[in-house]
Amino acid sequence: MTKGKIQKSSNKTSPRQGGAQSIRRSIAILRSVSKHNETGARLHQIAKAVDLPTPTVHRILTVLLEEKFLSFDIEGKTYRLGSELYSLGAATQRISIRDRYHTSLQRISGQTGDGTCLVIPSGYDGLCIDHIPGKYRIQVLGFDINERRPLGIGAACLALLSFLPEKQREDIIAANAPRYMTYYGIEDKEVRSWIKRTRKLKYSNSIHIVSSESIGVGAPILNKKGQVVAAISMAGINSRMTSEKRRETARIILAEIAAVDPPPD
Amino acid sequence: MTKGKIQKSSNKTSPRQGGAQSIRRSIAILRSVSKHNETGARLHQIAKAVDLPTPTVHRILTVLLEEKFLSFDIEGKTYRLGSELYSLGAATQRISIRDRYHTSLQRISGQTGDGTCLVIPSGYDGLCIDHIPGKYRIQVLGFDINERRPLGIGAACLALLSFLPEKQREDIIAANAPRYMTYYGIEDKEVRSWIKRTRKLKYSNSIHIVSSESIGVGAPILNKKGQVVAAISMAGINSRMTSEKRRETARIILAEIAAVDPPPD
DNA sequence: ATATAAAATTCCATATAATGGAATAAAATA
DNA sequence: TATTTTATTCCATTATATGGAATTTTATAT
Repeated sequence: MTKGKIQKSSNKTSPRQGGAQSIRRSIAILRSVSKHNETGARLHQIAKAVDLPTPTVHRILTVLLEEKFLSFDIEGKTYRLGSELYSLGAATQRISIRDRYHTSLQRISGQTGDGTCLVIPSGYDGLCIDHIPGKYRIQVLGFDINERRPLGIGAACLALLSFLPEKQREDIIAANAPRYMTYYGIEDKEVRSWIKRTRKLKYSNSIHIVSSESIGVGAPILNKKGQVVAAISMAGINSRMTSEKRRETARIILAEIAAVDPPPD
Repeated sequence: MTKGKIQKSSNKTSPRQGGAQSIRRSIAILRSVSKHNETGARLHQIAKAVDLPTPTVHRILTVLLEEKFLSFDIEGKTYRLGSELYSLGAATQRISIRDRYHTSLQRISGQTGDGTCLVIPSGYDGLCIDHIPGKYRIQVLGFDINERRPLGIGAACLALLSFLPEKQREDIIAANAPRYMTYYGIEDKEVRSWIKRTRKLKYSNSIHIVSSESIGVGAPILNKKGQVVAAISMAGINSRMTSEKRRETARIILAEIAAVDPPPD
């Protein structure tokens, strides 16, 4: 008996994946690997990060490896992002974000004298994809090409986070809260108040957050649909970055962004 | 009751996917989309290309869209590669192939006076990821950034193909044979003979293949493990490209490649 | 406008692909 | 050499992905 004629339309805990569990998992794994791409990620590490049993992760890693979405270092037994991702990444946009704004960065750097960088969202992080050093003798360094920083921290990452849709923003803040605290001693409450300010001004200020001696200014790049796809920021040492200079810098960055035909998506 | 105690260890036709069918399918779909990224690919088109039923493809596309591995143009109902692929692609190598060889390309172009390009393998194609125009008044154009060409056709794509492992090479030739014939009127036999020559010389010559007025020279870039990861080529008009000039160009390209610390993978 | 065809999307019963616990093997460490 | 940790293989079980059929939307012909 108990034939169970009534179909359980929703089962206890499974969150309804829509017939794509393994794909979602693969993507989570790729994102996890990308966070440790410099050192390379180990099976165990990845499994813990994505919260899945080791054999499952192992199987998925094997496929991604075969398809060159990952590469494997046999000595260290570590996984990194693979060449096929590079190929596909290179083919994404007819003109990539980087190409599109490279000369803008150069001009901003030329006008302000300080270092400028171009940052895109990548998971819960901002990823720096281009950087022009400033010409002053004393420079703020730190956010160089291929580096990552939690969304919300620093002028560019704050600009990115601020203009994401609210739901996504909250997800990211929740996920990053521990990092805010551990690495920067900042409560998520504070990040939310910065966001509010940033949205009002249309550009971000990052004051003594990443480093106590530097101040940054950043602005978002929106695509044709109005979604944030990147951000440009400039950072200088305190003494140079008066509030007047900050406003002026923001003006320059915003003007440069406005001058470029926005990316389609 | 015919409980079927004997397990069918191998079933009739299924080609043993190792628990990753949907992942493989997703990747095939991404590759297919990348081939039509400029115009965008439609559901039907993709389904035909990867030889799967439309609903299945539709479901996978939906996930890839949600995960930003694809973007969707609502007017044209077309799919393109998405921002997350760009992010992951940008994070692949500490220094990307493009950054690593950009100045080499500039130097080669400076020394030879002709246009140079950097090409990576992408599926059955070579994908141009960087290009420096030459300085002569008359230039060979054609292979520009983001363009694709079948592996085997043109100096760079021939260099790439020639130094792949034999099995992979044969797979690619088999897959590309129809395109060789249709678009260039070339038999796969010919391609194989070029490969032989290229492997012997350590660089490729592409004579009157892509265009009857131009000649190209290319050389492979091998990573630390000795695998081809990219190729550099230079193309000039016939009158300039004497056999002497070709040898000299090859020398320059090979020297430039040798001067750069090879990519790890 | 209206009919017709083609492509996109939703639905859902079913089978099979993906799962992950357990066992085993291989490294790392004591 | 023993012990722990991490990686890999195995395979019975079931939840997941599948794809045929139905429906809706969009394009094209009349």
